[in-house]
Amino acid sequence: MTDAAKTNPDLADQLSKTYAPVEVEARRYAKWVADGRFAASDSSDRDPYAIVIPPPNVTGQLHLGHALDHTIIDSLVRRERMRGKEALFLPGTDHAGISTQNVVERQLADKEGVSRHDLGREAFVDKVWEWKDVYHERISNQMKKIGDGVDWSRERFTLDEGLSSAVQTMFKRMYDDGMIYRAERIINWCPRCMTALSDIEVEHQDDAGELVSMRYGEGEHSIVVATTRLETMLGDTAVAVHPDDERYAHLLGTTVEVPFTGRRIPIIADAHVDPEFGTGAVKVTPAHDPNDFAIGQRHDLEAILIMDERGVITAHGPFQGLDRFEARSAIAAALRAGGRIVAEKRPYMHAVGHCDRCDTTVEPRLSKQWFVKVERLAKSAGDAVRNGETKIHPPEMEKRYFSWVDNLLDWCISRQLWWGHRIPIWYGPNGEEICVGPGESAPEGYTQDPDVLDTWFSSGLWPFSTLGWPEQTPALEKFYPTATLVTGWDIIFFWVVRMMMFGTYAMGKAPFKEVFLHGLIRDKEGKKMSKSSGNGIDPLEVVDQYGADALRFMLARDAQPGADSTASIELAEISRNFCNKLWNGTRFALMSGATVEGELPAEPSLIDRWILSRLSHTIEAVDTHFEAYEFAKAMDALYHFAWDDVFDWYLELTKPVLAEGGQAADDTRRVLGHVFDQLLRLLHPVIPFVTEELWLTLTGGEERNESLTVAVWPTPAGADDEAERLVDALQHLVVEVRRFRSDQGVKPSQRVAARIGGLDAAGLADQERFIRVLVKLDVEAEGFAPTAELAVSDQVSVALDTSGTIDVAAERARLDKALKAAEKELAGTTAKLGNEAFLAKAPDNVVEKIRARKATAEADIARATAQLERLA
RNA sequence: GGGCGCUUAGCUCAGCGGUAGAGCACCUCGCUUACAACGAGGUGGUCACAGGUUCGAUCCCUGUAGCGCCCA
Repeated sequence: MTDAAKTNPDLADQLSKTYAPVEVEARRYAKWVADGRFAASDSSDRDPYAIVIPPPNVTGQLHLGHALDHTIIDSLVRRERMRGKEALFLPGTDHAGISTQNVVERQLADKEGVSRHDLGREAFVDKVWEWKDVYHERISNQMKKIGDGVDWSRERFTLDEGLSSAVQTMFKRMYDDGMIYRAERIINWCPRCMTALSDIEVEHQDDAGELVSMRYGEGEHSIVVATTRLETMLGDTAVAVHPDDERYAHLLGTTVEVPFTGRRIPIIADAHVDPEFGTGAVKVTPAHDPNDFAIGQRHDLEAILIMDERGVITAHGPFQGLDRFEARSAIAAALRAGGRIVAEKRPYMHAVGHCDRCDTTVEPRLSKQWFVKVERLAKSAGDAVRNGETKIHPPEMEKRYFSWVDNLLDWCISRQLWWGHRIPIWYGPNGEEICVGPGESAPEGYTQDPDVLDTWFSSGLWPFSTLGWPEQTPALEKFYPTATLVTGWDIIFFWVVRMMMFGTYAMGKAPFKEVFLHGLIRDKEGKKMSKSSGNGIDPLEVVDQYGADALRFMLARDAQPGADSTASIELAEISRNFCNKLWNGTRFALMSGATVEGELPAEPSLIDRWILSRLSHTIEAVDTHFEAYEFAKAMDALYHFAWDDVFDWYLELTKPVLAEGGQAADDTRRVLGHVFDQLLRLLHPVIPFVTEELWLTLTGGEERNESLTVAVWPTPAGADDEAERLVDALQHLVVEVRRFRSDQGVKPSQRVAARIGGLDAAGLADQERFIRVLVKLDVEAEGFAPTAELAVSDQVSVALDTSGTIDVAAERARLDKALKAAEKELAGTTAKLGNEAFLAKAPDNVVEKIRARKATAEADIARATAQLERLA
């Protein structure tokens, strides 16, 4: 067989000159799904490895944060699949009660001019389901485009039949356990969404409000209170002071009149009042403030609701019918006119709660709602982490987790919405209340509670409801608890804590062995990316422009545990370039006849030994970093191995071997094939498309219906220190000569005659021809007249005939610089070694290192000095 | 107000007791049939500031300043 026949031009011809992701990705993804590559089995004897998707909002679109999350999950799962696990990436979406209802209401108003009340509950919910189908398809397509290797046959939705049954089962179980109760409390109310919110759905922002001090009572019988919500005075039922506050002792037990209402309210003593804050007296509005409510409870005060669900004043009097903010100014004006305003501070910066979903200012409001008693649940959720059942990465995030679980208040779970899991409580005609489980029905004449449950109630069940709970399914048996939960740290309290609470409660086991919290994606100004601030990069645009692999590589390369990442479109371009480089490197290997057939050579050449050693190190690094969720480091190791070691050096070094042919060339072709085979495997979890395409071409696996998705993950074969040391020396030599050429202005293409001395001593005698190829040095011929001599190392020097004068100034400048650096190094090391304390206290290996550095510096100085003298 | 984190090359970030690193950007040269989405070479940093610990501090400790985030 001739060498020409061994090359593989046919295979290489299959590959275009640059990588074109669009066509490849669509084709590959469809085939993976058709071949069932992502389908996990409940019954295999492989060890399970499952990750459930953090369910995106079904009406939402994937943003970069999702793309990061999915890239990480998908990489983890794909790698474990290659490592022989029964790997499952379980997909699905949640119904996102408030935002979905909002979105559809808006659509209905815009397109059909109707409100949900016009339609009625049932018809409206039907409409939402229609919209849900449309949105659902959009988000599924997005996931396919970014390459999520999910088991589509297991896809779930929080409102599907099974999950709804799980929700109902859970509710009933907790209700029967006395862990769900109904009570009248101050809750966060959104007057726009017209529903209760839980504490965590409220975002506190510093707003420029006003702090108004007003006087209740007259003369000696007056007391001044300050408030930022003046309108709530209409519902005041007391003024409270600290019991030890002598300033007000004489007023205790007396009453003052609330203007506009004619109501007289008592001045009371309560130890929770801070005498240092403001005047030390506070107005008490039990129906509109959580602290005031607590005071009200202690003193048996009346709680008067002064506004309706829309935030419109209902209290009788001049302000009835005004919006709460209009009422605020109107009341201020009226009080001012009445001489009751003592001080006004405006603007007054203070934290104001806003609705997470619509940004409306939240109104604390007394309301009858359903609550989950969290004390016991939170304790077991915390304990699961404390006792190591679940490990949080990075560990610094534990603090944040504990600060949440250890300080949780009871969770308001009822929402005044139509879209969601309806609360399975039915009320009888005589005030009876029963909780109905799945398959049960309420007695005749009972009516169901109109409210629905917080979406997080259903997503809290996600890790087990998606696997079939409450049925004891084989899937649940096989995959619960799941391996890892991957999500952004900003969602730790919303979701992670909830799943931990429900998992420990319902299953007796925490839902995941590990939790990996990745950072958020920020823009160049460090702001969190969001649609509202318009700074978002659409991941799908990145896919269209650069390919899904580029998107994924960009995100993984920036994913440093504990740190947020900064995204910009340039990073996508860099990643695209890497994919293209990989494409062309593999193409070249194929053209060179790289093969995966047969055994690796028993006695590989030095450069083959070197690249195999580098490969082994790389596999170790990738494994280590993957296990620690250090994606940025894993990608860095692969990037540099691929680009520096393989493409820049190894491929160049193989060229002369391959050109010479013979057994050496055959051996190198085999090693070349092996290196690319392994490199593509290592890269596959993060950049699945381009690697699959290249690998199937390289191995010819397409005909055998093989796939990288199920190829075996590489294992390190061991390092070869001698080969690494020798190739290091070779590289040093090459770089020195290149630098000399560059400094001397020798054109890259120009060949130069040279004599290389001392290669024997350096152990590089066999490598001379490679060196000459890499730096375009011809062997010396007749009339060889060296014009410069380069002392590359202690052993090796290169005499070059630049056929003419050399640029003495340039060379001297270079040598001066080298000399200066070496002298500085010598001074530093000499000083250290002259320091008794250093010699006495520093560890031996450090002292040795400094001695070696000093010796090197001395040798460098000697060489540079000698060369400078020669130039003179 | 309480807590957490950050401050390293123009930019984005690694490193975290013993020679300051990467990618991008920048400068010079080069389209040498794998790749110009590329190759070769190069410039660039009192590691925020001030103290302390140590033989030695970008790294550990304390404080200051600036920035970010979470909670109230």
